[in-house]
Amino acid sequence: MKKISEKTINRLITYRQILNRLIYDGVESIFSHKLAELSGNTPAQVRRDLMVVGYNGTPVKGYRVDELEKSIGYFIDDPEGQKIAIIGLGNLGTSLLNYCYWRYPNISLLVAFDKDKDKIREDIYDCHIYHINLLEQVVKEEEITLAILSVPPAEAQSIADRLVNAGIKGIINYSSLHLNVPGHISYEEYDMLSSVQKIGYLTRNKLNLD
Amino acid sequence: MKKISEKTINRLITYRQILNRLIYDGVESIFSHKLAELSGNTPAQVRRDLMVVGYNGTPVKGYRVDELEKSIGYFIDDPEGQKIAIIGLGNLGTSLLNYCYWRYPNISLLVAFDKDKDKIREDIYDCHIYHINLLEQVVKEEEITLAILSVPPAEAQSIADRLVNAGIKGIINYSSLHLNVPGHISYEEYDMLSSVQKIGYLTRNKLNLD
DNA sequence: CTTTGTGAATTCGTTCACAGCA
DNA sequence: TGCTGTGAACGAATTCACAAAG
Repeated sequence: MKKISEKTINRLITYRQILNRLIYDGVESIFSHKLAELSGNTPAQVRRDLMVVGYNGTPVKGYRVDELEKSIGYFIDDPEGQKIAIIGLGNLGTSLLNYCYWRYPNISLLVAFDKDKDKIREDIYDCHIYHINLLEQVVKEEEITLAILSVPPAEAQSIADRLVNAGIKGIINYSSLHLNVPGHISYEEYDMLSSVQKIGYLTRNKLNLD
Repeated sequence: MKKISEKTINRLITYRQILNRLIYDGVESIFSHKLAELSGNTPAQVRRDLMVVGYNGTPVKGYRVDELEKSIGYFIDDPEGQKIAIIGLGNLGTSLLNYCYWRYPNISLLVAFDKDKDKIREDIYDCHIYHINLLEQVVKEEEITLAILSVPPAEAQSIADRLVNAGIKGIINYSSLHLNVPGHISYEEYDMLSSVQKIGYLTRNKLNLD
C-alpha cells in the first residue's frame, strides 16, 4: 500500500464534510473543479487526492456525491468501530463533551474521567463519567483505543504516560503543552494559543493558505 | 524576503513554547539535538528552522534559551500588537474565553459577541461582551484585526462575511464547517470531529507523525 | 466539447554532510 | 573535539499536460 500523506488525509476529511453538506442540500453530482473551489484547492489536487480512495467519477457527470462520500468513509473509518474517552472535564473538556454528539458512527464516545469527585455525576448523552483513579481499569475493560486529553498542563504528561501503559493507541492533546509519547502511539496536539499566534503572523505576512 | 512555510511557523511556535518552559525551569542553554528531541524533530530540521529567525547559537554552548525565545518572538509577534474578538459564547466560545488569559502580550482579547441578550453580562477578565448587532461597529472602532469564530455552523458563513466587510484581517474558524473567505484574509479552521476521524485513521495505519 | 485519471515535470520541504568555529 | 550554519542532494507533494471517455 502506498504512503498516504497527512495532508491528503486532512483534505479527504474536508471533502467528506463538504459532500455531506451537498447531500443535505440535495446535490447529486459534482466536478473536481467545483469541489476544489468549495474546499480551497486546485482541481488537480482534488483528483489526485481522490485517487487514493478508489472511487471513479465520469467525465460527463463528475463524481456522484453520495457514492464519493461513502468511498471516503470506507477509506477513513474503522469498520470495527473505535471507542474514545475524554480525560478532564474542565471548561474545555465539558464543552467537548457537550459539543461532541458524534456525527460519525464509527467512533463512539462512551466514557469520561475527572479527578474532581464533584464532576462525577450521572451520564451525559450515554457517556459515563468515572474518577481518574479508574483510568487504567476502564480503558482496558472497555477496550478504549483513543483519548482526548483536556487536563491542565501540569498533569498532561503523567496522564499521557498512564494512557500509554493502559494500552491506548491514539491521543489528541488539548492541554497546550507539547508531550512526548512513544513512537507507536498516534499523537495529535492542538493548542488555541498557538493558532492565535500563527494567524497573527499570517495576517502580517500575507502567506495565504487555505 | 524568502518564503517561510506554514510548517516552519508551526514548529517555531512549538519551539517557543518549549523554550518558555525551559526558562521557567531555569535552563540557560540548549543544543539543537536536545530541542529536536523535546519537539519531535531532527536536529537538522531545528537548525534549518532557526535560520529564519536570525539568531545564532555557538558551537560550545548551543543556543541561549532566553535569547532564542525572544528572537522567535520578534519574528512571530506583531510589534504593534493586535486585537482579537471572540464571536459566539456557546460552550466552546465560553471555554475559550475562560481558557484564554493570553500569555503573549502582543495579542489582546478585548471583546466578545453573542446574539443572546442573556450572555451580555459584565466584563470577564477585561473582556467586554457586546450584542452581535454591534459587530461591524465595534470591529471598526476598536480596530480589531483577528476573530475567533465559535458560532453554530448555520451562522458561520454569514458572520464570516460580516467580519470581512468590517475589515477583519484574520479568522480562526471553530464552527466545524468549511467556510469560503476572500484570498486576502488569513484563514484557519479547526474542527474537533475532523481530528477524531484523523486520529482514528492514523491508529489503524501507523503512519506515525510528530 | 468537457472532464477524468495519471505519468512526467516541477516546486517545495527535509536530510545529508561538511566547512568553520569556539 | 562537538557543535552550528548551510550548500547540495534527496525525497515528498503539487501542478502540468494530455490520452481516454462519454
